[in-house]
Amino acid sequence: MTQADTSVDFLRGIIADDNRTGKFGGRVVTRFPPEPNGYLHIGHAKSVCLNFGIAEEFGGVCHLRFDDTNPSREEMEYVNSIQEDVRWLGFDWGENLFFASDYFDQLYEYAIKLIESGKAFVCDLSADEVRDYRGSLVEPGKESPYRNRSIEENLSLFRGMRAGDFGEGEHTLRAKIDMAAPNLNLRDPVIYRILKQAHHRTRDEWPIYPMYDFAHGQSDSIEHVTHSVCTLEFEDHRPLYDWFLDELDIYHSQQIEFARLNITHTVLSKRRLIELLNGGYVTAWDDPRMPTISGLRRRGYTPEALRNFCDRISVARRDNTVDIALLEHTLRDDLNQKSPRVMGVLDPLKVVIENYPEDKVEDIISTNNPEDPSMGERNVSFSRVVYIEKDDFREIPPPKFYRLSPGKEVRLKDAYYITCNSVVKDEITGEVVELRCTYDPDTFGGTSADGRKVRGTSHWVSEESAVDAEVRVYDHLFTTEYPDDVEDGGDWKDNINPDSLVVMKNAKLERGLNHAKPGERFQFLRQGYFCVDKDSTPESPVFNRTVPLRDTWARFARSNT
RNA sequence: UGGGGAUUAGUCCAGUGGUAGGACGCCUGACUCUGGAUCAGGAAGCGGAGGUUCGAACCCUCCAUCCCCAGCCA
Repeated sequence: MTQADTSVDFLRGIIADDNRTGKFGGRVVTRFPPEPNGYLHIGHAKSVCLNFGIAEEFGGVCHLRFDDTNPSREEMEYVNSIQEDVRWLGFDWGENLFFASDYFDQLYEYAIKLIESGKAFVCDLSADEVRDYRGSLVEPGKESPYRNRSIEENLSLFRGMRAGDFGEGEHTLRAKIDMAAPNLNLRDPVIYRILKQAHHRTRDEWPIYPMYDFAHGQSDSIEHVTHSVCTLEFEDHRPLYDWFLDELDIYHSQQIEFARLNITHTVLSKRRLIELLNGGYVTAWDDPRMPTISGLRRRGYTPEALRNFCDRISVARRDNTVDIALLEHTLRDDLNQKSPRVMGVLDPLKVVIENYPEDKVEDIISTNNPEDPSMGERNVSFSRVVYIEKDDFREIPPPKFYRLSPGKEVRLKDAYYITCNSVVKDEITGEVVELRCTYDPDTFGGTSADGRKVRGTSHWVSEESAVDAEVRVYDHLFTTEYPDDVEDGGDWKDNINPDSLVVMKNAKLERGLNHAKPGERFQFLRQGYFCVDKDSTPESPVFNRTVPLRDTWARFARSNT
């Protein structure tokens, strides 16, 4: 047993302790509380896996609750996509689908209660004035001149706000705490604001909306959430979270913070993802280069790979940036087990096998997955003209190059050995456009009776059976590990990888692949894992490269140039 | 300069008084009809200084560095 099997993260440690001490009577209720104002990304996946995972492990439940307290930026499109993504990741909230907006009436009552106990007041200060009165990091704030209104006046004003008697910005409801508190969140925070905007669920029923701080903890409380897990930046809000629950004297959930996920070569803030979208750097929320769940799904990621990744990175309280190589490792690890192997030539080079009969077509038997014999075998066609990868031929081979070059012999995977006799070049550019080769008929199946060593094995597709396809080769969205590493005056977008998408329009795939359905995944032998894009049709198939195979030759070649 | 957090290999995470461990990445080698996978081996770390102790990554003190907070966003 390894250490990883026995050690638990700090969160599970806390919960185990709570169960031991009976803090919550052994109950474990968590929640995943997205704001429906954007698509979920892999950072959210960490939270989803954490909350649902913990509930599962401790025999509890995890709620899905939309934190929809700001109608000006939330939409149904997002609540739908979020549910789809959580479900796709493999989690089930059962009956426990909630919305903070379900609690608007209750929240309003809580506010009245706070006013009645003299702990909240209606303030007439403008937004600018509130900011001035708040003070600064090093100076205490000043009390609002409206802070000492009578309970009756506060009540009547707040009811007026609720009735829609005032315009946006005319009043706010504020908690009465301490304008000198070193924690800025405690300097009489606004808890209700006037927003005359239709809400995606309550429509125009409410002209006022609670702020996050006045909605989140209370929603947890209403749902009897035991462990309210959130990211580190809410740490400063915990005293407020606790204050409301204490003042209101209602069920007290426990907020616990963890460090959000960062990954090299990408960005994970909603703001930046939207900027990528609006700037046309990507085409959609589900662009396969986006770190969104929908983007990763379209790219060909599996839910299992994502969940394994979340397990592997664990969770702690220190800022972290996980190497994207770990994500890709968990992906390959999963895909290696379940992807059928096929042959596809991305950048074709024509090969004419001069001693192979003109109209002969042979069936070649190929194994679907050496990792899993139960996946069986298939036939591919072989004939006189085949395509191999341009990369698999060099007129002047560098050291350690096992592939094809003039006079050299290589194996065409599962088929025959071929030897290159001559090359045909474009008269103008000098580019090699065709290889003239001969094959050894005694090497059918890819082995020779004399047992001679052939180091190189190429994948290939016969011209007669080839399926023409478009292959979209994706790479990291940013060239640098940390997109924020820029020259003075530079911008994170300066690091966007101009080659994050390279479209191969003339790919040749083995027969049958035009009938693969969107979402189907394959390993293109020697190249990587690919999946059928949603743009694909049998007439014009489109594949996405999910992730390349590890390529020690490429690494060697790179370090020797 | 206020408050709240954090600091263990390149990266992520364990270790909470008794020889510092795992994973990814990196480097070697073996094997191989995928330069894939697999297998074997290796390099690489407790931010610093004091103190307590037989013994400190862990306890105490001081220092340094990094992150978060001044939305009527979440």
